Amino acid sequence: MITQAGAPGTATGAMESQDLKKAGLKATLPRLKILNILEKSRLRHMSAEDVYKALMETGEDVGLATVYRVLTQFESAGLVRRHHFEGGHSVFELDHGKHHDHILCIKCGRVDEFMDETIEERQRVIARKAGYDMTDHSLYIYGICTDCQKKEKGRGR
Amino acid sequence: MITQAGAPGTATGAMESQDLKKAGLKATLPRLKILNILEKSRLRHMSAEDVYKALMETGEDVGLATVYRVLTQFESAGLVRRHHFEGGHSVFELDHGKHHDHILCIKCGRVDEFMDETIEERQRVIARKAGYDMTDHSLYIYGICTDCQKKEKGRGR
DNA sequence: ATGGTAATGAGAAGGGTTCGCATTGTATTT
DNA sequence: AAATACAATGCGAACCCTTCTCATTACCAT
Ligand SMILES: [Mn+2]
Ligand SMILES: [Mn+2]
Ligand SMILES: [Zn+2]
Ligand SMILES: [Zn+2]
Repeated sequence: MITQAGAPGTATGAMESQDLKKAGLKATLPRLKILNILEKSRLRHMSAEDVYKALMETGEDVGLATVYRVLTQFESAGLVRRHHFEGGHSVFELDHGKHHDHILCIKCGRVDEFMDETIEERQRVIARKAGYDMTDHSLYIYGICTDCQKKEKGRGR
Repeated sequence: MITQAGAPGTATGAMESQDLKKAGLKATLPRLKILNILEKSRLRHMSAEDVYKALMETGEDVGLATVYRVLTQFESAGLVRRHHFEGGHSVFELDHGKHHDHILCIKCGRVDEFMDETIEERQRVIARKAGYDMTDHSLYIYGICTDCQKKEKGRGR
């Protein structure tokens, strides 16, 4: 099967198309564009608004409602993970399969990732003891990153 | 100093008044009523809406905006802790000084508490390694509680 | 009891997210 | 390649929780 080379609206890569179909989703232009943003953007964790802005900047014309819908679909399909960072609004990242938790700077918003098997195991034990069938967990460590610590000292104090 | 016994608007206990002043807050009727709800309610963790409804049920007349304001003030004063349970909206509980984390049922909303020094320590280590000056952390374990597990089995499946 | 100032109540406004529906696009069948 | 059937999109309205605005009221030191 051959598609017109350079046909309008075929700007995004072709491989992603398969990813979407494998996930049981129709390979529509908005979905391809959003997937592309998530893959190419320098930010690993993006809010719907972030994705929307990135789309606008590249001249793409996708509605904000669609961004929300698609991200939720991606989540259901297991392509994306949703996090609730402080502040209430959702943040998304491509799901590469490796579970991890987050540590974030309350000054600049920087986000780092970590995985600690000791903590993971303790959580399982705690859930079992409490009689729960654990389905998920979320752990966020908040603090001030190295850079922001320096800045604080710089500004006297 | 003597106050009129049974004077209108003096229904709540008198001791709480001291707590508020110690916290640097004027002892107003709305604040006393809200503090009272938090102490007497069978729910340890309440949303602003929960508090507001409890107030209404006891015939008290406090605005929802005031509930939000007061809860935030209580938080700043260290009287109350705010949590962000799944779903985005804030939940409050009286701060009794002992730090703990939460494990909650995704079916019925039940909330249990726990504290694990191993996890606490690992977090400190992780933050240090990442170069962060840790200020806080939040850990939620999600799962299905004992009761809800039974119900699931009962309903076939 | 009086006055000065902080707190309250009611409703409007705000921010993030979801909905409703007419229009458009995709996958599939001729 | 053209037609078809139905899912997906875009837009604005609607939602929900929370905060803000501001006229009115209540606290508390005098
Ligand atoms: Mn991550
Ligand atoms: Mn608690
Ligand atoms: Zn920082
Ligand atoms: Zn339950």
